[in-house]
Amino acid sequence: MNAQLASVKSATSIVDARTAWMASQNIPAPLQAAGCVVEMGVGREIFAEGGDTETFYKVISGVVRTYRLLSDGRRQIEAFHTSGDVFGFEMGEERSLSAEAVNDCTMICYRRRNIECLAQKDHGVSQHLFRIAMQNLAEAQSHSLLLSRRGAVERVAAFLLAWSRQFGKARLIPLAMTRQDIADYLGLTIETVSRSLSQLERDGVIALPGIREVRLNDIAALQNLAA
Amino acid sequence: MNAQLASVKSATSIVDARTAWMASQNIPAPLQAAGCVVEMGVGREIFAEGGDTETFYKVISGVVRTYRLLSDGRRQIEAFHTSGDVFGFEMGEERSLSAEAVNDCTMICYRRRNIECLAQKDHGVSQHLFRIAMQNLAEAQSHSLLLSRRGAVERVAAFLLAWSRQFGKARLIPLAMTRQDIADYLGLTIETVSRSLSQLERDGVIALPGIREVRLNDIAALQNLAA
DNA sequence: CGCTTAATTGATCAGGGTCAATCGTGGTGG
DNA sequence: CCACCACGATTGACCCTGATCAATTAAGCG
Repeated sequence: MNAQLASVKSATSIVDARTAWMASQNIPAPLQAAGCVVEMGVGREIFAEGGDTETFYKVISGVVRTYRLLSDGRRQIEAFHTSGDVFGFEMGEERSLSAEAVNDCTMICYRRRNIECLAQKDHGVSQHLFRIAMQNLAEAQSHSLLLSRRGAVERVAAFLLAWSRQFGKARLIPLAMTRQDIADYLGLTIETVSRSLSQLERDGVIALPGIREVRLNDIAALQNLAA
Repeated sequence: MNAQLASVKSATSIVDARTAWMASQNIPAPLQAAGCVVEMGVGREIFAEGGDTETFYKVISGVVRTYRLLSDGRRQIEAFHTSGDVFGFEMGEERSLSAEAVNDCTMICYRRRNIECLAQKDHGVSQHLFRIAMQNLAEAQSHSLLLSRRGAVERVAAFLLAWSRQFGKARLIPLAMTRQDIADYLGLTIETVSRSLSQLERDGVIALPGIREVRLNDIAALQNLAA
């Protein structure tokens, strides 16, 4: 499994891009130097449940899924992380989640010790970390809310709306993940997700021009469902 | 609703108790002086969704529920907070959750501004806040996990185990909350919670000596269900 | 052009929601 | 002290949504 290693680039072009990107994200200067750029191909494992918590990551491009494997074989996807999201930061010694690249993606890998050390000296850094934690908390709570929604169609509608937010006002939304991913995120089966999407299409609320594309025709109707 | 005000005590006995309690919880000295003791009777509203985020709380005794009211009238309980838990700390200006006392409880109320100001100067305080955030995050994630469990009996079993943890090795567990609370926490109906408990009792896994008491007879079986 | 994997669709079944009746417990007042 | 009431909890009957099993279609890819 680790035979296929992630590529770690240090070419100047990449480093420049990183610095520019970081500056645009209001990242404290000390943090900008602390990380290391990593690229991962589709499906690559970034870390696994039970592993050590030495590192954590920030997504630059692409999508990452964090998940648990349950004893009955099911997979519960905790979150999809996209550009700007931080994931894999935990207090304990052991990871409670695994992480994989949903598609090709670029991340910055930080060493936890280094950052904690930085945070000791620099208030900007510790504030930044705190914001990250609170952001992840808010996300986890809204995920709980998703899972507590009764209807399958409602869950799918809520998911589509949430996912579409990162594309601003665009109506034609690319889906980075498979139906199975969506199902595992929503606590449904792949068939039910498919049926819900089909029904939304029949009702004219969305269109499915491509297998990994959704067009949001009636956002009000979606919001009404997601309520 | 606010006609029944929470009592705010400043008697020396209470203050002494507070200080002793805080010392036992490894709370940084600057934080110990910053809060104010509040007591709330059963069902009292502590804060409401949409309100301002000026304050947050730490539970000393009793149980608090944080929840959202959904558009369809349902109530989603996000968490039950018990002794030592911090709740109501949010980044945004508006609260995304409401909070109520499940039973009579005592809390410390902090002013967010004061604490953020303290955190600027004192690393211990900001570290403490960070830990709190990460702890709440872990809790929210384990709640997502609970909600993604398929069977009703499995959810109830997982809930009982999680709830029992705060009582150490004790087998006779008091339930502070009603069946409705449990149902709203697990995303089930009151009837299904009741049926699940009855079934667990029939199977000899638990006993229900009182309406608000559970005896855990076969913890291994529970763990097996919760898996 | 097959081969493989993902997605859709259909048919059937079971778990949990819903509605309704009953039970139990605790509190109040006669 | 007991009768009564109110509220929470339990139990039963029925139905509906989503899981399951199975077949078909569509989409990459060598």
